[in-house]
Amino acid sequence: MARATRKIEILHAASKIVSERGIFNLTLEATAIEAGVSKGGLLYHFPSKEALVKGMVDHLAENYRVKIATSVAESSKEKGKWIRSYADVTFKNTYPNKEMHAGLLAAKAVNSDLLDPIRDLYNEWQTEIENDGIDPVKATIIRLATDGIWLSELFDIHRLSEERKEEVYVKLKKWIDE
Amino acid sequence: MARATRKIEILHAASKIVSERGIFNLTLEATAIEAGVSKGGLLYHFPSKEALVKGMVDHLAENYRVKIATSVAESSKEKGKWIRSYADVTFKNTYPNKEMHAGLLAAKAVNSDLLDPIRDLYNEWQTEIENDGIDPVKATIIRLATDGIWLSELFDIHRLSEERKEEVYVKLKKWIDE
DNA sequence: GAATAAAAACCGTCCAGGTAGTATAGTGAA
DNA sequence: TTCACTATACTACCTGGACGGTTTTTATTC
Repeated sequence: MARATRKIEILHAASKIVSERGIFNLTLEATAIEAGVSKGGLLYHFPSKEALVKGMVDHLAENYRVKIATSVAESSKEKGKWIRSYADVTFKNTYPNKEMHAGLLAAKAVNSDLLDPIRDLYNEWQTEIENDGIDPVKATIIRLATDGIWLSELFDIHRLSEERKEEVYVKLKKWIDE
Repeated sequence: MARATRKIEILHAASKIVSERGIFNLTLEATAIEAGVSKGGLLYHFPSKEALVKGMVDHLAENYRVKIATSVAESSKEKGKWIRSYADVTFKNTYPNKEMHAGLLAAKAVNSDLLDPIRDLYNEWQTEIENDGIDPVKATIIRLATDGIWLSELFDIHRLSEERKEEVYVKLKKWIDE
C-alpha cells in the first residue's frame, strides 16, 4: 500500500470542500484536486459520488463513536457517564464537529439513507443516556441542549459567545450531578 | 395581479421539492412543474435560482417572526414570555418547521449569506430571551434544547417518541416558572 | 537477493445527459 | 397598454462515470 491514509485523505478533502465551498461544489474532480489525486484515482477508492459521501459518513460515525466510548471508559463517575461524555465531547472538541457537519449536509443532500450509521449511533447513545442512573427526561434535555449547540454551529446561526457557552456547559454539568 | 399568492405557491413548491426529493432536485424546471407554472413564469417572479432560494428564506423568516411575536403578544405571563413562546411554537407547530428545514438546507447549499435574515431573527430572539426576567443561562439552555428538537427533525435522527417529547416539553415549561 | 508475476493504486481523456439562464413570440385580463 | 404570465427553442457549460492505460507494491519463486 502506498499510504494507508489515501482514502482518508480523500474524505478529508471532501469534507473541506463541503465546509468551505458548499455542497454544490463537491464534485468528483474538485475532490480529486483537493486531495491531490487524479479523478481516476479517486474513482478507484470510491466508485461513485454516493460511495464517497457514504465513506464520509461512515468514517465520521466511527470516529465519533470511539471518541465517546473512550470518554465513557475514562470516566470515574458512577452515574451519568454517557450524558457527561456526550456533553464533553460536543462542547469541547471542535475537530470532529466540522467534519460531522459536512458529512451530515452531504448525506442529506445526496441520499438520506446514508445517514443510517448516524441514526444507529444516536439511538445507541440515547439508550445509554436514558439508562445511566439519572432521570431520563433530564438527561434527554441535556442531550438536546448539546445538540442545540450543534445546530447553531452547523448553520452559523446565533452562535453563543464563548463565555455564555461556557456558562451553559458548567450549568449542564452541575445539573447532571444534582 | 392574477393571484397574489402565485409567488408564495412557487416558494411552497420549492420547499416541497427540497423536503421530499433533496436539494439536488431543486431545479428551476422541477419547481415550475410542481408549482403548476411555466419556467418562464417562474423566472418572471424569481430571475435566478439564488433569488428563488432567497425568496424561500425571507418568506419563512418573516413567517416565523410573526408566529413568535403573536405568541408573545398573547402571553399573559410577566416573565419568560419569549422563551415560552419560542418553545411553544417550535414544539407544537409542525408546519413552519418543515419549510424552515427546506429553506435552511437550500440556503446553506446555495449561498450561506442567504441565511442572514435567519441570523438576524435569532439574534433578536436571543436578546429578548436573555432580558425577559429569568436567568439568562437557564433561558439559553431551554432555547438550545428546543433547537435540539429541531436538529433531530431536520436530519431525521434520534427522533424522540411523542411521549418523551411531551415530557421534555412539560419539564422545560415547568422549569421556566420555577 | 534477484527475477518475475500479479495485484493494487493509480492517471487522463472522452462523452452523454442534464441544467441555468436567455430569447422570443404570444395570450388574456384589468 | 401593462401585467402576469404560457410555450418553446436554444446555448453554453458542467459533471458523473466509463474506459483504457500506466506505475508502484507486494508476493512468490528461484
